[in-house]
Amino acid sequence: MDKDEQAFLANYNPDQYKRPSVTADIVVFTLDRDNDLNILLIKRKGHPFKDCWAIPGGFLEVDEESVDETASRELYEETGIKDVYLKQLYTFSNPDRDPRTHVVSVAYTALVPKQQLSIQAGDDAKEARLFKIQYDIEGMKFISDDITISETMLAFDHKDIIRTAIMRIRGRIDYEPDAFELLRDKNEFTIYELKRIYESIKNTTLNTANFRKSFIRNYVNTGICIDLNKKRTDTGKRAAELYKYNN
Amino acid sequence: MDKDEQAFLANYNPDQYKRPSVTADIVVFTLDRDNDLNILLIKRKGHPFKDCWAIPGGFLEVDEESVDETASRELYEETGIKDVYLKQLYTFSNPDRDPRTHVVSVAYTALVPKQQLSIQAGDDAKEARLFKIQYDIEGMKFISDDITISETMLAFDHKDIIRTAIMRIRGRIDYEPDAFELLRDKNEFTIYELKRIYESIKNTTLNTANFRKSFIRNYVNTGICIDLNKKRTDTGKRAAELYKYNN
DNA sequence: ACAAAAGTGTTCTATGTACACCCATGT
DNA sequence: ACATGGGTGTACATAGAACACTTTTGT
Repeated sequence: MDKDEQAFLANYNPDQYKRPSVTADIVVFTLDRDNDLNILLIKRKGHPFKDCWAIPGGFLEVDEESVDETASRELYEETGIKDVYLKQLYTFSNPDRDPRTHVVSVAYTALVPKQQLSIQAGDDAKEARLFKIQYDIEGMKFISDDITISETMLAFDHKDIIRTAIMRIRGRIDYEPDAFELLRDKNEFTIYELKRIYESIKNTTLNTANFRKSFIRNYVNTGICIDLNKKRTDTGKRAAELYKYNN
Repeated sequence: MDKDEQAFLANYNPDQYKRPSVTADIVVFTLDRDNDLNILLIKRKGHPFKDCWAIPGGFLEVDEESVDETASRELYEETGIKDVYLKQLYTFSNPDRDPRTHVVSVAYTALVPKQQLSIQAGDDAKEARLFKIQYDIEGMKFISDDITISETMLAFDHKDIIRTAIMRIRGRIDYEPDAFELLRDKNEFTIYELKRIYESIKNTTLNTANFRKSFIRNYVNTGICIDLNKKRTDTGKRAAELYKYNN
């Protein structure tokens, strides 16, 4: 670096231009006992959209972290979830998406097995809870035992973020190994446990024989998954062969 | 909105938290006369990385525009290119990717037919120029008539952005209609013009019979492309059937 | 006559889908 | 015995890759 550039940097005043805020917002997907696709929403403790439901997220700590790091940190702070599979989804940046100021939101998708989810409301959340996702032609609805939330009730533009996330995960499931991230245990699972995950995400039922065949072809024969030559015997049904997802 | 929230917003001070700068940076791809994949680079007029080559881009105008709009605006201001197919690529946000301050960069990919490219250096660029992309195991090189740029010579983390863009366009080409955006004229093209685009992006040669078959199946039979029942006769070779990309 | 671009046909294999059927286990 | 989850085999249509061959045009 030459002297000229050093001088420039020493004199650089970042406040000469207005700057936006930047947040990471996370769409957390999991499957419930019925193997239905669920999403994690939090009830906002503070303004704006106080008491509204929203996806977890928060502000980038400038000079300290990348937005990827913001995503894992905020997810942990707001919900107690850590060590999860986070993927950048899309960046939302309409000037009026947040009433406070111009907030650029980098959205992430997280896939978490239910067992790994010990949800607890954190700093900025009154409550964190899982909702079944119901999507009909009219729009999305988010359903838990005693609350049903329509997409228009969500804070900010979070309905757009969630819709983008659902479309993305559906589009990716057939050619990316996302499904494995939703398994109870990636290192010991049966073909039918995996099949149920595909079915929930694609919202259809799949043929067992065909699913099995393509799993063997695409994952076992390629070494991506390994046959453990062990069976799951505790299910009360016929013992099922166990496989391991190999990184 | 209730009174409480109105009061909150009236008192909201966005400067209570440090904020990052946000830029849009654009990887512009086109094909040259040899049908090789080219990228547009600009020579930076100002600090930092003065006189280094970089991809075009610039700062978000806070409260005025989305980052998508920043991308089209900056592309026009720096290179004179407008009305192009811009797709959000990925958001880069390492705190130290810019020596001035924490700059979050939302990267975009643009696919532009060469004919539509009347490149001229603009405000922040000394020069704007197309480079052939050469990628071997060692890394990428960018080659024009009298300059060869190695990836390490690029400003900021632009080599990462470009590498991500190349991987993305290659991954997408087989199942997204990106290739059409590089045609001289989407409303009048021959199968072999389209084939050449696929070949450049995938960096291989394709079989004519097979390409034709899958084009007919996937695009003509589905109505995505329409057979114009007209021929291109001015090529000096056997006249070729013309097709139109339908939306 | 030949090269180059445009277009056709045939063959083999891999993949996707449908479906019929067998095995193991708890109630 | 039978329902349920786990597992196998057969059959057909479609998609992809390989390759041989014809037609049109300018030089």
